[in-house]
Amino acid sequence: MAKYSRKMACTTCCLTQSIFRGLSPEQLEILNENRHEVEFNAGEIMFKQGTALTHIACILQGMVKIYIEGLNKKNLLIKVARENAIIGGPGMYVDFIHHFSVAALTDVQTCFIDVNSLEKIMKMNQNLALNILKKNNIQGIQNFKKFINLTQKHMSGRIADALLYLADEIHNATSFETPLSRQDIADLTSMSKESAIRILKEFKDARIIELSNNHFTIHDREALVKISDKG
Amino acid sequence: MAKYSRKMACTTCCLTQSIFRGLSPEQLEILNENRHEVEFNAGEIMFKQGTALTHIACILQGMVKIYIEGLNKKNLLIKVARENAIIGGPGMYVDFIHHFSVAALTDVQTCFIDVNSLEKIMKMNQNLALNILKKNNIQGIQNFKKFINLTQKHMSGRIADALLYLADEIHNATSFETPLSRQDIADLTSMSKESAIRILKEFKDARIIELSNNHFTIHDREALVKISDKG
DNA sequence: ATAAAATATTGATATTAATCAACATATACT
DNA sequence: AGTATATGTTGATTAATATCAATATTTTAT
Repeated sequence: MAKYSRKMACTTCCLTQSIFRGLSPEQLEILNENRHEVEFNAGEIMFKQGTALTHIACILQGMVKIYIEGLNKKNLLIKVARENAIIGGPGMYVDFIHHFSVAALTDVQTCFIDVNSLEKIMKMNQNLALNILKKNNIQGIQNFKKFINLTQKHMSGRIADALLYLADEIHNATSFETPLSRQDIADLTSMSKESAIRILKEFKDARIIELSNNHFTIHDREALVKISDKG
Repeated sequence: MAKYSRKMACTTCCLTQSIFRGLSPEQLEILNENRHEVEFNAGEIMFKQGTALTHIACILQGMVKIYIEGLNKKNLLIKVARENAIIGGPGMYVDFIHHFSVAALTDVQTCFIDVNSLEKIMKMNQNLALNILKKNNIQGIQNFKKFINLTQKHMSGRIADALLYLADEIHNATSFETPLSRQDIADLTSMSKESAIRILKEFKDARIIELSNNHFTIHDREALVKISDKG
């Protein structure tokens, strides 16, 4: 955990384009008065599964991983999030418990908004509820895709999916440095670390990707798409 | 598909206790004017994945299965729903496409409500949006549980989960007749039909359950819970 | 009631992926 | 810089599960 600061105002924050679009200046001011910025160091836990969901977090800078702590200390990495992501979770309006953990992959700057204020604004402006509904549904669709990926594809298909996910949705580049460890990649694809490493090596040997340590370069995108599709 | 009828009114429908609680009589009347009842025969498809999401469906009578059509004709059964369930889906407010298919397991009576009317009422009464938000989040929590069940448990743990799910959440009885085929049970647990049958037989041989055709009786609930927990 | 079709069951075999163990490389700590 | 610790890599082995093939049972249609 770390220092408290107030560097910006909601009115000038680009997240205003996100679920907070459509809020009036007054509503944004309420938001502004009920938020606080927090910095986390790489590796620190932001939200711990099982604890009370009292705040949602906006990522202002840096990358985090969102993961379910499953059985026998095994994690399932649900997604990676970075700047402009807003992290709530399905505990909202249900039991107000975090149903996943969130950990900083890099140093991150965040903005915490308490759920009571959020609820207050939600009651003032129905756009907020609808925007959150939409955001949740987008996540729901992605979860369906993940269900199929994880339960119906073999390891190479799952690794191909993970590489395309990182390239297309996280880094927007075919060449990138990932803060994910090999274990994280294994947790993202629901396989053992050793198996993940082996598949990555296969892809490397087949010249589909290049990798040294944590730097990945996708050489043959089509091959990955094909491997992903065939399962 | 089947006949059109109007048997009841929203004001007297027990679903008014569900996401529609808190609606005014006027709002219920709008709902009532924009709904129609439809009967489906066992086996018929109510919603087909990929088609336009124009209506949500309420189940008035009977049982349905909700499943994702995945790769190579393999389905993943997400849940079973029966009386008083309301089926929307994550396409709502996103792309207005069905992201799963829904098929009748028995003859079913349903009530279809078009999404425009739903949206109209949502804008009149924020309770509706919040109720839907909550319902979606409950489903989200269940999906997280399913992720862990399907990706981190062995076959016997998954079958134990399925049996407990059917007994506790669908039939509310330790002895029940299921309309699910063996293939459906396999789709629910993400394994081959043959494997599902084998595990069921193991449970039967161990006197944990009794089964003849589609009639299941759970004899040793504790054993199932233990098998489910250990993964 | 009987034939045909669909669904269920069982055993043998092949495939996939996890685990275990050894070792290598990188990172953090005085 | 040098040791300790964590992370990554590789190969051998074991365990889990799918597939294939044969047969049985149930359901549906005539």
